[in-house]
Order: sequence, then structure tokens, then C-alpha cells
Amino acid sequence: MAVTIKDVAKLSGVSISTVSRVINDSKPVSPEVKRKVLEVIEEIGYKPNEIARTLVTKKSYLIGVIVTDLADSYVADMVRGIEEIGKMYNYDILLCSSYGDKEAELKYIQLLNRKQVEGMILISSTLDDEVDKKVSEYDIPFVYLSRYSKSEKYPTVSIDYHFAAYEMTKYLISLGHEKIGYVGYLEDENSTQYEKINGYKRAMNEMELDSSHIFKTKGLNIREGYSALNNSLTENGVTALLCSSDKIAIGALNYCYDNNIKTPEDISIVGFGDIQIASLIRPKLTTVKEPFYDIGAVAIRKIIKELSKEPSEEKHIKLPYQIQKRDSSRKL
Amino acid sequence: MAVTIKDVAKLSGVSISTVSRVINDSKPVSPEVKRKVLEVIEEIGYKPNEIARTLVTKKSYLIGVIVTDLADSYVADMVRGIEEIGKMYNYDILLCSSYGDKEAELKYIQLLNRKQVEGMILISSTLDDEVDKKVSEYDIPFVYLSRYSKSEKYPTVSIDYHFAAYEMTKYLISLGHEKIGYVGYLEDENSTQYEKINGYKRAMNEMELDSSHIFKTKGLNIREGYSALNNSLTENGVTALLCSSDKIAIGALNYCYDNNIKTPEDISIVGFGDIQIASLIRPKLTTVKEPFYDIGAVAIRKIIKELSKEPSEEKHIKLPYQIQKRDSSRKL
DNA sequence: TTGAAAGCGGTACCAA
DNA sequence: TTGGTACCGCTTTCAA
Repeated sequence: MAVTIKDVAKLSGVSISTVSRVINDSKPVSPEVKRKVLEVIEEIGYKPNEIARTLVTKKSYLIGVIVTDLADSYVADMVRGIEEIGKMYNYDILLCSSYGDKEAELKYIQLLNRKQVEGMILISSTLDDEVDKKVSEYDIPFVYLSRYSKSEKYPTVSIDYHFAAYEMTKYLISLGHEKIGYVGYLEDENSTQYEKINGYKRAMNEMELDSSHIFKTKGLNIREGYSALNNSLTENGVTALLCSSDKIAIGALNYCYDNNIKTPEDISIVGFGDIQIASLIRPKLTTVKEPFYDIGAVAIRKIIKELSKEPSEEKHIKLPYQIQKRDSSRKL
Repeated sequence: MAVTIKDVAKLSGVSISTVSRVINDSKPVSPEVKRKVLEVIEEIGYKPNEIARTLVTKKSYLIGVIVTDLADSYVADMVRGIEEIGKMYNYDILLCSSYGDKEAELKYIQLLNRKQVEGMILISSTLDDEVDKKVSEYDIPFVYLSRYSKSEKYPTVSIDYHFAAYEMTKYLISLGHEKIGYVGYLEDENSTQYEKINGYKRAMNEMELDSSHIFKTKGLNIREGYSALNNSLTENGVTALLCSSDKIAIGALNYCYDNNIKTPEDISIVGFGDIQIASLIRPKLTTVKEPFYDIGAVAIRKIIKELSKEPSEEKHIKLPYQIQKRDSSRKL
């Protein structure tokens, strides 16, 4: 059995109250007593039991984080931001991976609550109705992080997808491209995918360019970016492709590589996200840099603020993005 | 204030002992009482406080995981394995990132202990002496996971790097290559890097081939793989490169790409690890697949076994690896 | 400045 | 099958 506050009290010949006071610096303790207690603590290597402490103070210093999949580098980046800022305020994170399964999300939300987390962050592509309901049952700060879905009800942290897509399209136009295609997943009406395509269309329309070269993908992965193109690409003479995500852009890049269409010589391809591989692959991908780490950081900061009853700022925070110009795009 | 076991007891007209029994199914309870209690629990949405429970049972169902950096996909993969298997046994993970800072590791080891984790997994390139010492202070199951360092003292899970390198070299030889270079970081004597280079040398010596084409890197990252090559590569007519890690291999690949040396036409390049990008870049990288997910899974399983007092198997577990033949290598 | 004692929300033993 | 109660390790009144 580990040493407890009682052992310290006994060995230093004081009450546990006094020991508690010295370890917490909560109330004045005479110097000699303090010294003695500290000495004993050092000697027997006493470490307060945080569980016991939590039980009485109600502060677990735990934040629950439910993610879809750590294998997605952007998720890992968000978690890094969450963790690092959390640590600055002595918070630890309890991690759960749902792999996109809403039952799992539901289960973890309950689990984390039983473990007395003080706040929760959910990173998930879509916000399921039941999950939404379950979250509202609990009365702890919550932030919803998603690259795809929006939520009015819960606080979110993201970038302005519409403007980002708009700006990126303008950039391609400035490079001299006129036949610019859009590649993306367009199933869910309420998703950020629509903000992106609208940004694209707006930029195209402003310049009176044809915004009808839409390549619909069947999903959000590399494979689907690859197969959305097929042979329709070369037929209509598109010279640039705005992809709704880096994965899709990489799929497109691979498609071109395999079909002897050179990037960026024959076609410019740009992505969205700036996930890790974006700058690792060759050619390096031109893309919209979403500040994943910062998104995580801001999310947990928001939670911690709420926890300390500070007036919380706006509910939906938009962070700045950047247009990362690299090698997969060039002047026509 | 959330509802407690007392509320349930009061509302169902029984003692808290009885309520405890029904929620834990620990002792027989008459059907009617049970039904009634369950009803009340459902009605007021009672959820046991795990913190209170932990305090008395000493079971926190928490495993502490200290990692270097989640941004490394192999780390994320290990954590996934840890988390997924942990969840099967109701364990949750408390995550800490050290970013390679040993002070941070030290701090987190203590922190996790105060939070009453039942076991700990450390993922770190090197096992610092002080960290080693600190770990031994605590009496909980511990596993050390590293791709670079070895530890006799603590349980580990890895692959047989010597054989893997040996086998990969043999594979390159079987492709007709004779001038095979080795690219790797060779500073730390006690590292797995030496097992790899020895595997390489053994394979080369067995075929009486020259094993002196060693390119020393100054680190383990892409950049260092890139710069280790410089112009020495083409001079000596090496036709294949065995790299000690995928990152280094990618650096090599990039070096070749930038210097107009075609892979695999002019040179075959193979890596070690099979991290995520290995199969995403073009050409897809031939590499030794280290089962990161499984390594994490086996590590936590080992901890859970120890926790349940099962006889633990061997201390240092070696998992099978695979030679992933892809596009960055070909017949000479 | 100190100690005693009442909890925090549970579990588990003992007696009924 | 049940209830009473001690206790887990700590914080925090309240009195001294």
C-alpha cells in the first residue's frame, strides 16, 4: 500500500489537517512544522492521491477527448493541441477512439462522465442526433470539432471554409487557369463541403468562368479521390483541380501519376487541410492550411475558461487559415 | 450536483448497500427490490461516480501512456492498439506527450501515478537513466516501447531488427543488386540501429559482397536522410539503398527525385517501419512492416495480464514483421 | 496556528 | 436478503 497523508502525519507528529495545509499551501503553517512535514514527505516519498482529492474537491483535472481515429494526422494534431494547452493548466486528457461508430461515441460520453471529466471534446465527422442528445444530458463544457459537419447548438472551432475555397480558387485563376474543376464529396447538405463548393462557385462566377466541372467523390479517402476522376478528366480539358481535401487531392495526384498526366506541368492540383503528407509527397501539395493544432488548443482553452467561470467568448470560433503555395500548382 | 447512490436509495426506499448490490450485481437482491431500484436509477439517470469507486476498490481502470509525439504516425498507431485493446478490458488511457523531453517524461510518470493509473506504457526513443530510476520507484506494471532503444530491465515489445534487416538485404541481393548501401543513424551503441546494420552486414558478407557503403545520417528525420546522401551517392555506383527507417528512406527518395536519379529505375530504395506515408508516396516504398498497432496491443495486454496476476509470459516479446515489396525497389 | 471531525460517493463486512 | 457502518485518502469547516 502506498504511503498516505496519515503516514506523513504520524511520522511528523502532526494532524493530517496540517499535512494537508502544507501540501496545498492553503492555510498558514508555522515554519518549523512545515519544514518537518516537508522533510517527512521527501523522506518517505509521499505523493497525494489525486483520486481522493478529486472526490472531495470535485476537480478531476481530466478532459475527455473522443476522436474518430488517431491515425488521421489531423486528428493527432488536434489532440496534440488539446493536450499541450491542457497540460499548461494541469489538465490531463482521457482519450477514446470511436472509429466513427456512433454507438461507441455514445458509450464513451457516458464513460467519461462517470470518470468525472470536467469537460469534453468530440472530434467526429458527423454529429449524430443521439450523440447530440446524450451530450446535452450532461452539464459540462463541451466543444465539437469537425472538418465536415457544422453545429449550431454546440461550440465549435474551425476555419471559414467558404472563404478559404473562394480564395484558393482565386489563386488558381490568378495563375491563368480558367477550366478549373472541383473534386469533392457532396452528399451531406449540412456539411462544410457545401461551403467549399460555394466558395469555388462564387470565385468562378465572379470571373464569369464555367463552374460546372464537378467531380463527385463517393467518400473522403484517397481511393475515392482517385476513382472520381477516371477518364473524364482529360476529355474536357480541365487544367486545374480544386480538391475538397488533401486526401482527395492525393488520390487525384496518384491518378494523374498513374495515367501519365504530369503535375503540375499538365494539371495543377490543390488540396484542403495541409495534413502531414501534403508536404511530404512529391510534388508537394499546394493546399489550404487548416490550423489543426490551434483548433485543438483553442477548443480546450475555451473549456478551461468556462470551467473557471470566465465569460466565454463567441460560440463558434473561426481561426485564420493560409494558402500554402507549393509545387502541385503552377502558372498555366 | 449530480445524483448519487443516496438519492437512489432514498427514492427506492432501500439502503445504499442494496443499491450498491444491484448496480454491481455483487450479492443476491430480491427481484422486486432490484426492479424497483433499477427503475429509479433509470428514472433519475443515476451514473455511479467512478472516482468514488476507485477510491475504495483501488481499481482506476486507467493506464497511463506517455508518448514522444502523436504526430509520428507510428506512435499514433501504437496508441490505437493500446487504446483499443484496453477498452476491451474496460481500461481507459490517460495520454501524455513528452516531445522527447526527459523532464517532461519524469513529470508525467509522477503525475500518472498520482492519478492512480494501474499500469504505464512509455513510448520513447531513448530510455533516460533518471526516467528508468523513477519508473522503478513505482510498483505498477510497466512496458517500454521503442523503435530505437533496447531495455533489458523493463518489458518490451518489438520485432527482431537484426533478422528483418538481414532478410531485407537478402531480398535486395535476390533482385540482382550487389552494390548495396546502408543509410542510417549510428550514434547510439545500444540502439536497434546497430542490430539493423549488423543484419545488413551479415547478409552482405554471406554473399561476399562489399558492405562498406555506409551513409551515416545525423538524425532520424527525412531531412537527415536527404542530406546524408549528397553527391557521394552516384560516385560509387550504388544501385540499392537499405535505409534504417522509412523517414530516412523518404529523404533518400526525395534526394533522388530532386537530383534526377530515378527510383526504382536507377536505384532501389527500401525503408524500415512501413509508416503511413510509406504506401502513399510515389513510388510506393518497399519496406519492413513493423506491426505498430500490434505492438501497442500486446503491450497493454501484457499489463492487463499482470494486473490480473496471470503468469506473465516472456519479458521481451518479439512480434513478426513483413517484407513489404512495393514500387521503390526492382530487379537490377 | 493547530486538531477533530464531517463529509465526498462509493464498497464491503458484519449482524440481523 | 437486507441495513448499518467503517473506511478509502483527502479537504475543509469549526473550535480551540
